[in-house]
Amino acid sequence: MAHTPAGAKMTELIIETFRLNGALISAGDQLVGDLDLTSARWQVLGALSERARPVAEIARRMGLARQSVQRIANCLVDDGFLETSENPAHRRAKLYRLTALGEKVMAEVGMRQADWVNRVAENIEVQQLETALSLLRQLNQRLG
Amino acid sequence: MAHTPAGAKMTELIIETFRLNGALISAGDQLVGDLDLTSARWQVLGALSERARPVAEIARRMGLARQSVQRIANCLVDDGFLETSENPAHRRAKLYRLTALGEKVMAEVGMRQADWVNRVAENIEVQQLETALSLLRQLNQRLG
DNA sequence: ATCACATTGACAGTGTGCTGTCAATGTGGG
DNA sequence: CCCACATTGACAGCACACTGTCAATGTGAT
Repeated sequence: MAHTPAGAKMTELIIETFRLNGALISAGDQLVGDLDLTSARWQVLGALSERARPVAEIARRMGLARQSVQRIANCLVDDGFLETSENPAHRRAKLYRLTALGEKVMAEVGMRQADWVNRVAENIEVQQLETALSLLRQLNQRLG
Repeated sequence: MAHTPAGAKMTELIIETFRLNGALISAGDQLVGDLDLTSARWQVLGALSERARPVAEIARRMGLARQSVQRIANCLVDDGFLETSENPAHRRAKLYRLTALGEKVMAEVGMRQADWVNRVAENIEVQQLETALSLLRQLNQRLG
């Protein structure tokens, strides 16, 4: 059993994805470290920037396990970035939303992220980004 | 400060990369779980399939911290997949190589991986894979 | 209305990554 | 030759993902 041409390229792509994931998490940690955030905390806050949601919904949205998000969310409440409110649709599944501090920090983070990502994307063809994005989405569907 | 067109697409690509990384690790774990392996252990064994190397070299190759690989390698020795030999170039930096069991398991894993990845890559244009691969490599360089 | 089932939060435990520190071991400049 | 520096393995501790279990809480079918 050997690789097809597409299988061989796909294998290279997978290895490069592992590397990129590590590099991105590392970059994110550096970008927000001084705000008492990490890549993981930032992602949870980001999922709540539009509106309040229960933890399980965030987890589904991010493709993570419910309990992984739960622990981070509890931590973010302790640290004053999030607060909970009653969920009319489910007494146990409290809604999490940004506090004033959370809003303030996310505004700052948003500016830093835009600044950073614009620099990273500089001189890269939008067409090439779209091709790659479309492929990654297709792979996620195929593996999901 | 807002996103440039490329910056916006790049942000989407980053989120999709996080998802894909999770899905790939999960798929890898399922592929080799019954062999007492995980994605991480498999990757370390894979780095030793050509020839014996010291732990620190594997870490650099994989873009991971030295100590992360060290712990896994120690575990793989305990489990009989790896063995160490003296390194003529450095007394402390022992060389790690596959045992007979390690070779046997990696042969099986190689067949499973080829089978799996060929199926995943089926009906995907090699050209599209190459575009994405080239972009991911460029990003890794830019972030490294 | 009731009862089986799904969902949720809390808790406990594991695997994989990181960091920092220490002692032992190369390496190279003086 | 010797000493400063880099590299390495062991150890300890932390962050983030996973899983499984339990009790509490919706949901839907009968």
